[in-house]
Amino acid sequence: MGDKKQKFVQEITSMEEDFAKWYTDVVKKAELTDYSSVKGCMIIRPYGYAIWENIQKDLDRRFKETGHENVYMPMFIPESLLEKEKNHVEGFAPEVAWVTHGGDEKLFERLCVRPTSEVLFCEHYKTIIQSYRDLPKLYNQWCSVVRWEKTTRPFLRSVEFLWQEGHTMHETKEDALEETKRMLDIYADFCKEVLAIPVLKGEKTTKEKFAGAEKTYTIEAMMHNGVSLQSGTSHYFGDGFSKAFDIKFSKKDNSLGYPYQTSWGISTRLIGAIIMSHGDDNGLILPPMVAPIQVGIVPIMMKKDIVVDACKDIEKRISNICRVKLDISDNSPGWKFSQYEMQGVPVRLEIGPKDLEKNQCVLVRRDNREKIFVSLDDIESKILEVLKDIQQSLYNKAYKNLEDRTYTVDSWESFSNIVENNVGFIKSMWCGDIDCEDKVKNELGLSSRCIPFEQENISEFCICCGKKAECMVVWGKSY
RNA sequence: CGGGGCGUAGCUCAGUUUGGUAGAGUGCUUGGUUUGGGACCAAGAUGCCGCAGGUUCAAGUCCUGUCGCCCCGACCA
Repeated sequence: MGDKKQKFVQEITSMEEDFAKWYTDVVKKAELTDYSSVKGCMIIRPYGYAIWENIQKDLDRRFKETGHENVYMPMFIPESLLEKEKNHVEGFAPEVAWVTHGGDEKLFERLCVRPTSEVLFCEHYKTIIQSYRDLPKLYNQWCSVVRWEKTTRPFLRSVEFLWQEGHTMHETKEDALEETKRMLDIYADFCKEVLAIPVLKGEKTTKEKFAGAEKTYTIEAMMHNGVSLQSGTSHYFGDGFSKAFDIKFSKKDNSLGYPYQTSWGISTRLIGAIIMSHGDDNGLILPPMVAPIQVGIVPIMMKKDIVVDACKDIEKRISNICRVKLDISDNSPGWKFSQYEMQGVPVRLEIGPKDLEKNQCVLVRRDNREKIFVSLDDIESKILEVLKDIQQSLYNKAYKNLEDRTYTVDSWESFSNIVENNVGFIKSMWCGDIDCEDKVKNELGLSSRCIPFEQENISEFCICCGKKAECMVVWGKSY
């Protein structure tokens, strides 16, 4: 290579130039998804699905550790059932898909493809909850749901998407509220520990809350470009659905009561969050905890048996401690470097004849491209150490981005100045009035992300109308 | 659902202004040489020019419609 310039991955639009294009380029080049013949529906390819499986595995464990059981509900909801709770149906009706025919026959009642399953769970809970002894009911299901979105993007918004929805019923309001927060905490911990994504926890405003819910709690993550992404929600329903569905149970004192309900969910959107939190201009960067391949081994001079044998030996040794892939395909080493880089494989091992002479290999980190020589004797411990370090530094970097892009404003003027030049989380005081929320949306193009649990007293007055403030709210540009 | 852009080989695209035999790069197949940042040589295969109408002797190219994708808004996990 006479060229001094190293040729890294090409064909990915730089983030700086066009973040949206960068995102779709990465999704495509990393082989996470493909488009299908159905508008707005994506094919999740093996590498993308493997990330989802890792997310599922870890979260499912956390759900089970907190007493939840998995179930499966039908994917169809009769129209009459969907209509039982007024606010709920109003929220979802515009974006549901309808089944009108079975074979050639027109259905007596049309069925909607579930956009979410509250009503299905309620219908079932009505038959299985009679006594306080039947509570709590802590159910979860992994499934896909359909929402007829007008514009779609892989992982961030598709017509059909994979998710998990927890639906629980409790004896008291306090129990249900506790559950709602418990699950939000589980989501936040999961994002931090596994996805290396820091999140802001808070409550949605009335305008932004889930259709039919009394309270919606949310975790908001910040993407590399400062845009915020609602990454998980946990809803408290009170007894609204219970009453609408006439779910009653006998209390200890023999009086009748309505159980209190929650639901909570995360989706494949989290994969979008990973991409936009950690990725760079060379593609995906995966936190080791969710990476389908944690270590990729690239042999140099594959014709030499000694190299391939040594690689196989190392693959076998480290397969006990990490997810490893030895690539003995015909592609050139440079090609493999680029490929693994685009796909965000956290650690790459290069092993060639020169290394073997010295009983070493080259270990390359994806996150900072640092190359280190590692003795083959220490390979296991070094890999574990580096994987752990990458996980931590990705979190640190994302946390720094969140901090750097968080602003505090105490006047409309400073608010619009910040918005003009920056994208991020903007904290301000707010009176709680939806008119002010609308004004921020219309004039500055920002929506309220949440009312953070951790409140600060920036000033006494609403940023918008100047009346007495009720709380601190965080504004942002959303995906 | 509004505004803008784009549909031609697996992929990225030229060709459309001015209608006249379907192109390039890359990838793919075979053989050989290679291998420490997307290697090289040689020989191959690959197209209902998104789809449907229309104009014309003749349409990738002109006209009408339609579907899809991308971007920006409005709406949502």
